[in-house]
Amino acid sequence: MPHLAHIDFHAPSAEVGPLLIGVTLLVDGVGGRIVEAEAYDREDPASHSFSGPTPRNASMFGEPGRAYVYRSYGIHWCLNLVCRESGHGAGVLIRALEPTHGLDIMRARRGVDDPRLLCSGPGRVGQALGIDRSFDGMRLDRPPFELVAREGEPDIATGPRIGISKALDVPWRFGMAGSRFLSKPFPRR
DNA sequence: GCAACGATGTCCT
DNA sequence: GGACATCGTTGCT
Repeated sequence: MPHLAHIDFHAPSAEVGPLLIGVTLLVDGVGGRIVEAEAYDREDPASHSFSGPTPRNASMFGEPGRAYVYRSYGIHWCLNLVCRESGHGAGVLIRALEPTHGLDIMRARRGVDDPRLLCSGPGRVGQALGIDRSFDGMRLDRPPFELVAREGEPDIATGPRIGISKALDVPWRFGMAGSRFLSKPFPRR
C-alpha cells in the first residue's frame, strides 16, 4: 500500500527539490507524480523572496511544510512548497506532474485530452489541480493536500531554472530523467 | 518547428 | 512605466 511521504521541509529548498521528484502530489485526490521542480531561496536573485516580504509572498516567509501560491503573469496560479524555517523565504516550485489520479477531472479543468498537456508546466499544474489563492498558506500534510512516498530512487536530472532572468547559472531545476511529462527537456549534460 | 505576441496581477523604479 | 518563476494562438524566417 502507498504511504505518506515524510519530507523534511526544514531542509534547504535545493535539498528538498530532488527529494520531491517521484513523490505523488494530490489535491482532493487529483494529481500525479512530481517529475519537475525548482528551488528558490532568500539569497537568490531569481526568487520572489529576494527583496523581502510583501503581501503576495507572505506564505513563503511563513512556516515550512505549507503552500505558497502566487499568480503568474496575471493569469496562472503556481504552487510552491515552503522550506527551511519560518521567516526564511525558501520554497520549491512544482513545475510538472506525470498525471496518475483524476485524469478526467484534470482534462475537464484544462480543456485538453493529451495527458502530456495536463500538468507539464507550473501554470498547467495549478489549473489541473484546481489551485487558486485560497490554497495559499495551507498545510501540505493534511487534506486537501496529500503527498505519497515514491517507491525507489528515481534518476534525477539537474539544470538551470526556466523562465528567469537572474542567477541563470544556478542548477536548481530538478527532474525525473527521461520523463515524457517535463515542461521542457533537460540540456544534454 | 519556432518566434512573436497578448492576456493581465503584483511588485518595483 | 516596466518586469515577471506562463501559456495558448498565430503566422511564417
